[in-house]
Amino acid sequence: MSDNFVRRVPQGERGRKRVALILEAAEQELVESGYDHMTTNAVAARAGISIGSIYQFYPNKDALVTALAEAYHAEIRGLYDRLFAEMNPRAPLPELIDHLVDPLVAYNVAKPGFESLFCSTLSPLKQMAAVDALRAEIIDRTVQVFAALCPDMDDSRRRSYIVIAVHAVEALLPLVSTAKPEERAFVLSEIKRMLQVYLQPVLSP
Amino acid sequence: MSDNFVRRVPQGERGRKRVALILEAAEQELVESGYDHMTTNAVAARAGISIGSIYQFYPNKDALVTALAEAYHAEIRGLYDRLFAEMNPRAPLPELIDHLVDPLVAYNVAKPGFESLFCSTLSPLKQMAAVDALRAEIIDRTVQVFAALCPDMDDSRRRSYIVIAVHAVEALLPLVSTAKPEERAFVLSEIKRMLQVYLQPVLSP
Amino acid sequence: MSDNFVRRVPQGERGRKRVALILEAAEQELVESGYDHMTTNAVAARAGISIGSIYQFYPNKDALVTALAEAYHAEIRGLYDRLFAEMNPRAPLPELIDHLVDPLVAYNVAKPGFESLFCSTLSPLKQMAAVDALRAEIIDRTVQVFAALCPDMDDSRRRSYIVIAVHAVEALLPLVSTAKPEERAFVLSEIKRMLQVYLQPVLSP
Amino acid sequence: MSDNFVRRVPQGERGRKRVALILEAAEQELVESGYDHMTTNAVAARAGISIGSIYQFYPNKDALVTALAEAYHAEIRGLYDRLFAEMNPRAPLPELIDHLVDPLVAYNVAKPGFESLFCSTLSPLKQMAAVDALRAEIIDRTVQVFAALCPDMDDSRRRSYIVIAVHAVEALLPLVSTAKPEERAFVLSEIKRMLQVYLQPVLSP
DNA sequence: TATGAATGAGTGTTCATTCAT
DNA sequence: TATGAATGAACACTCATTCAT
Repeated sequence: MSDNFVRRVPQGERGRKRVALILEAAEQELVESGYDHMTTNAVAARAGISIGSIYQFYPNKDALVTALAEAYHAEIRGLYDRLFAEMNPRAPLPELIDHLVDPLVAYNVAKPGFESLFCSTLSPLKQMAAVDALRAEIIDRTVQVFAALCPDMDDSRRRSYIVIAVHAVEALLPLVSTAKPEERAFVLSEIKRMLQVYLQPVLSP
Repeated sequence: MSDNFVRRVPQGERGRKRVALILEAAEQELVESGYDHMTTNAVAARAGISIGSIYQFYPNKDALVTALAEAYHAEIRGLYDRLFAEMNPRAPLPELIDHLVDPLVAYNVAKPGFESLFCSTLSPLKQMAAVDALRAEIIDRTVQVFAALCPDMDDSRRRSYIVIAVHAVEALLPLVSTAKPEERAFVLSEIKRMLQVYLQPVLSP
Repeated sequence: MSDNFVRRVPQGERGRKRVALILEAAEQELVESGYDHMTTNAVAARAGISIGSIYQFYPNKDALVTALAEAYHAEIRGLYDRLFAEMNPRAPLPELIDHLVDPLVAYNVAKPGFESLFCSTLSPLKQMAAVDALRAEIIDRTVQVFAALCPDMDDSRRRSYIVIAVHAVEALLPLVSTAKPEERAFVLSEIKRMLQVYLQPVLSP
Repeated sequence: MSDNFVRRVPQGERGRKRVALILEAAEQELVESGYDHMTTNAVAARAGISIGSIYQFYPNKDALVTALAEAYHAEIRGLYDRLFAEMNPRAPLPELIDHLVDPLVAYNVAKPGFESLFCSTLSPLKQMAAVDALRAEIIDRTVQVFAALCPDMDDSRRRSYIVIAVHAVEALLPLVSTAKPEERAFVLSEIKRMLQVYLQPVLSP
């Protein structure tokens, strides 16, 4: 994955802290300004470090945001790994959806940068491989879940349903995160219901 | 709507032509480059006019894109006006959805700038009032349709369902426009099915 | 030659003046700082214009300096054209050398930027095509002169002598321009004498 | 010579090795990139030491390159010392020139950094005292040789001839080092012939 | 003493916007 | 009114140099 996009993999405690600092600042700037309006100088200022330090770790702005995307990707992967360990693929659909959607929504609420990166079909991010990879991961994992559930279905057809479902979720995540706290549960349950009634007839036998 | 964001409402034939020329060029640039990467100079060049002329009609880049959004808004409004005239609100849900979604999808395919503007939760467009207004129009009109269908339901509850449905559609429009021609019909029918099964239980009594 | 290195060929009087202003400022900066230390901002400041204006005419620093080199090249070409019209190739060698060297030395004294660009085997200028072309022009023209003088000699051999002679002159031009006024004539005559005694035995039959 | 430009004269074996390592790396970087494009970090990397260590020995980039120039200077001095011991100043001019030029050419071919430093009238090197001193040494020594040969001549006049001759050689050294191997001998012999015919009439009685 | 992470002034360049013509 | 040359703040990025460890 990353590798040649990272200038130096920090070994020391100090370095790791710095990278975390940078990524955190980048995340906040990304949320506030978006990719194009986020400046590397602002990231540095926010992180309380010098601009040069950013370029010690990332060769350019793109690599910095890519690193952020990959960090999310890694965490999402972890999320799914845990999911797969615990989940019973023979569980009823609503339960499956709970298991798939809840962690994603929780992660999205916790990490607003994730939304800024992921929930967009537009702008330069559209061309960012790391964002595509992230979306692909989510789709692939979900496909796997449903592959266990209805093994008879045509692969590409199953994938089509999931692609549509994932895009819908992608668009609805911001609705959850921007909803007033008292409405959040309702919005979330509605998203799940939408998925459930959409997938029910085609996926279960 | 427009108001103080337009420097001068062109009265003459000539002026109206120029504005159309500018908006057309802006649309194309928006599609090719996105809001941030589209330059006002490129718009002028594409329109075959001078950069100064753009600023004769629009005080800044934002106002130019806002005007584009408002042009879409006006056309969408026309779309719905015609819809309301022809539509039978007592028709079965799938038919209603056809009537609501088909023109929107057709419009989106015909005007790629619409998608660039509308189908994005992100970046400066996020804060653009005109885009919000456009979305609000779509939501309001749809709410009206369903208000006729199930007048007993709580207003805000009905609106919640529609908001969710519209956001889902918003996210899925790009899937239609980027789909291979032979898949387009399938994607479209799936979107409609999703809406149908999502709205059926809550809207019809 | 130039063409795609020039962003816009100024048509108006005003534009031509501006380009001249820029090139003049660039020349002075080049003399004072050398290519690498000359900054485009300093050129703009010296020209009394904004940095943006430079980029209206030249797409980058390199193109600006290239334009300077090409301006010198064009003038040098003019120098040689006049030379060829007036010169008698059957004249004795010392006279030929006078005709060849005097204008070059005069030009170099008048345009210190020429020296900064031309009299260097080093640094990024080494790779600048325009400087190579300039040197090649001087060599080619000189070769032509001597081709008339001793037509029997092997072409490549004649060229070898001229290449050596031109490089020597190139190195000695700065000696002339930095010499104290009262020594200048002496240095110049010595350079010519060196050329004369070097070329005499090989070129004249 | 060195003096306040050197931060610390390394006493120990270890220190002397480090300095040699640094200078060697600096030389290679100088050849590959030129003074302006050579970075101190690249020198450190090439030397396999830390950037800090360079600044332990040299206060800045300039001092580092100056040290290199002085190293060349010292070796050139050694060259001339040996020369003087062996040379017969009453030898015929061509032989004298052989004795003077051959070692210089050999040295230049062996140490490409020498050329990068010495054979340039330009850029920051122009102002580098150490390069001037190096050139002065070569001129002084050559003057001494010819002082023995024609003791009657006016000192300053003799020096003038030598200055011109040395500058010519300076410019022609790169021609030797870049020449194709099969042409190298020819170029070298031509340089010597130029010197010979130039100096013959003025220096020998 | 050696290290190399950290610094930040300075570079080339872009582009929204202005205004003289 | 239309033009497009002119502006200059702002940006991504570099690299000589410092200094805490």
